[in-house]
Amino acid sequence: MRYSIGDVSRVLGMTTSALHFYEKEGIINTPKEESGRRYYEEADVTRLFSTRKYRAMGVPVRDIAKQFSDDGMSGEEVAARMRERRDDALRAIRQYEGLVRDLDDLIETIEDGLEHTNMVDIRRAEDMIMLKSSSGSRIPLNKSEQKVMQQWLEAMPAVSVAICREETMDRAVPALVVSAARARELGLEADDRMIVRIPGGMALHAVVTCGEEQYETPDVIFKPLLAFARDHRFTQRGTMWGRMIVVDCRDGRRRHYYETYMYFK
Amino acid sequence: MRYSIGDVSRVLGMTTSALHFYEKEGIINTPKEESGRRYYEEADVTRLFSTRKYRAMGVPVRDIAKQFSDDGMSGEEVAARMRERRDDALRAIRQYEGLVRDLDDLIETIEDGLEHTNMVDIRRAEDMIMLKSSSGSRIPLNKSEQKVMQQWLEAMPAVSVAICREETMDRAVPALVVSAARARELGLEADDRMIVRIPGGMALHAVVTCGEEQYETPDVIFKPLLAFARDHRFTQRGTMWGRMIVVDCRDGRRRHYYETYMYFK
DNA sequence: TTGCTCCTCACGTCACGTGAGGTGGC
DNA sequence: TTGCTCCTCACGTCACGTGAGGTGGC
Repeated sequence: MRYSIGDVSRVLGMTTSALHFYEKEGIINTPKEESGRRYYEEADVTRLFSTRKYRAMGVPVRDIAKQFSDDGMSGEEVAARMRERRDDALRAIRQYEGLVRDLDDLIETIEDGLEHTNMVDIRRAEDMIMLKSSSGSRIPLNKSEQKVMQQWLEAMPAVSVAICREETMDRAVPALVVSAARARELGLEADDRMIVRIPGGMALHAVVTCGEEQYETPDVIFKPLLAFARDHRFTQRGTMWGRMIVVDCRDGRRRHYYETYMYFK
Repeated sequence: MRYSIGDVSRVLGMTTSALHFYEKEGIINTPKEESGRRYYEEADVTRLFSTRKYRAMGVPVRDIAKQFSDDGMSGEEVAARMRERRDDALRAIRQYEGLVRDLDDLIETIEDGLEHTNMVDIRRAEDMIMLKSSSGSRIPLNKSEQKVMQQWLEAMPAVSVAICREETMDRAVPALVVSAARARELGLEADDRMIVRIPGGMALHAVVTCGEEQYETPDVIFKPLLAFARDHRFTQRGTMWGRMIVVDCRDGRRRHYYETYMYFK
């Protein structure tokens, strides 16, 4: 049996140019008729089916071509390749599972926060870890600090852009936050000078909004918590912090939403 | 604070040209100094950190630029986008989980098969479903059959390239196989004329090898089972079938490995 | 003064899909 | 004879990375 490129492409669910491409890459080598038309035989079709199988596993076309070439791979080598693909797939699953958990957390915080902006409540916070540069700026100028921060950014969205103010400091500084549990899973570490550990506990909590003024005076995000604390006689304990959860960009005015926490005595 | 492109790129873990690209795409709009050099401010850095977060969720750069533009997205819209990403991630997890199971099955079959080629044993087979074209060829010429076969091929590697010979037929024909359980999960269906259901049960089983002759005489893959059946007085029952598990392409001689099954009375 | 950083193109990647413009087969 | 299929380029996609070749700042 000889099949036209149209029939083969329809069965494979690809355009004819995909088959041209496979030919160019050496997956198949279809002799053309005098008319210039290609006809595919059983062996070609089987090869194309196998190609689809390995593509579904994520093997690059060039590797498939090599595998099927006259100096191709042994059965054992193919099995080894499959095991690698299996391990890649497992890694991808773990990656996506982390992403789903991080997104669930973020989405819940955002939806709750959009509805209850500027309302202070009291809730239990998790153990957190913050990363800040020794220079107190978003971008460290020291190369080893840059490297650590890069690793933290790779763990987004588990890691959030944050602002923190330690009890002993008179000014808030930019930072990154991540829950201590997630940091452990992700293997996030750093020098003790860059890190602030914030043990969980009961805390004043609010989602607040601010504009561009946060860059000049990052303390602005703590205003509602501080006002509430003053009115109701709460005294700050430990590090006060907030993480950016979303930015609203409608109508050209940028509203940044921060989820903020203040522990009290 | 103003940061150089080098510092920013090191913290982000990207090259400077990635930042040029983001600028071109409208993510940031960095005014250049008279010297022609870019300097990034806190707001730019925060925007770039957020960009990294949305990229980690799989949002395309162009969409991030739109989201952050002056006529950008509201907080609710961003939350809705995140929910979509979450659902995409869940779908990806299910996809990869299926792939891992299919690969585990394949790898085990291949490793066992490579070691015990041509040795007949008796084992319990699962319920299977085979798909064959009404014309008895690899590629149906009927368009609706082509569409069904395309859907099956999309389910690779759960679906395997196969050869089957029904009890009532005098010749083996090309087909595709999938376990009945997997077919249900994947939603694989077809017309009854295209499908052969093979209930599981005790069967003669062997992994056999063959070369290009399989395309002329596909029955060749059943030889070892038939010889064993004759010698030991087993009588065929139902549909005999085999699935291609791997092809060994060393030294230009192509050896196809088929796992074959024959049910008996 | 010397590296070092930065600048602007241009091209490559990966696996195809989408035309354009033309010819031959059923 | 008329569509229909097929042919061969060429270009687009997506998110950058990698030079080349040159200039200005510390």
